[in-house]
Amino acid sequence: MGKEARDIFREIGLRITPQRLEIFQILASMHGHPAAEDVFERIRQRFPSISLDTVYRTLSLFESHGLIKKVHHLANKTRYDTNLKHHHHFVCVLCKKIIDLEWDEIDGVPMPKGVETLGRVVDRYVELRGICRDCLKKEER
Amino acid sequence: MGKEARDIFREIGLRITPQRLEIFQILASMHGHPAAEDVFERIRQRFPSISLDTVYRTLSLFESHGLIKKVHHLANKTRYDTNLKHHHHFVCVLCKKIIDLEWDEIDGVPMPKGVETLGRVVDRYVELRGICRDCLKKEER
DNA sequence: TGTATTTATAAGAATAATTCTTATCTAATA
DNA sequence: TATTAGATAAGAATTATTCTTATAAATACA
Repeated sequence: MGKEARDIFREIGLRITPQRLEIFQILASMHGHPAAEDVFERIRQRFPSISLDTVYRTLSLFESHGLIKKVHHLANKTRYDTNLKHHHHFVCVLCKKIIDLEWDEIDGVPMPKGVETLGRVVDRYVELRGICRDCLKKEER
Repeated sequence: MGKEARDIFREIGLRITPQRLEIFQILASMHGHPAAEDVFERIRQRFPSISLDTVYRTLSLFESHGLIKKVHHLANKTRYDTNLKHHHHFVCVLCKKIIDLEWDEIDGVPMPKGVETLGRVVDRYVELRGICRDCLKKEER
């Protein structure tokens, strides 16, 4: 376990620090899509003097090396939609532009089996993520 | 136009103020899923002394009456995922719990026609939104 | 139509999430 | 083991959002 994390870090070329090893372990043991604060609460039990900033930095580091992923994509600010009809979105991962999308075919797909054991579904939302036309143009240089 | 907003406000029982009318107009004219700050930049051209707080309050008010919708759902903090396989999510709109979901049928649906005019799609993500088992239980009272 | 009551607004303080700055410390490695 | 590049802790700074309070404006209604 500790061994495994060490090897992963070494392969990627990351320095092996006790903080990083512990955060890695915590992430592996913690199901449920934690926020930085959740990880911080857990790790300070062992490293009482660790700073929240180290947790943030480490999570960013792990993310930039593909060890974890953010659940969202969009910058952390609320965006509003004036289109009240049911619809989906194309989101540009670079400029965060959001474009409305209608997609009947996907709305027609039956619910996955067993979903009722999770809870009551109220809405289905689909996001196509990619690079928008404008950003593609900018990348051509 | 101005007439329309007035009637909508009156029906809902909202006080009619110049700030609210203007924000409503701006939202109607502004495509592209603005953030509060974007609306603020626009409205202060006409109401230079308006406060950002008024914009936030008005957007919340409109949202609570179903005149606009937030593009996201989740509280505004970053959540991390340790599951690196392609998957989707069930998200509880009350407690913000996130549950992983595999859904091959939905992954098989062909892209909507004309999507290439929007940009290059890199990923497809589906979110089922609803009320989780735990929250359903809590609501039974 | 003027006046009382209720509610909204502006201004700026407060809060929450996240990032930055800097001085100190530590892991890699020569 | 000493050097050095990079990591950490502490706390300040930033950004998005909400709260507090005194003033002002909308609505109800006399």
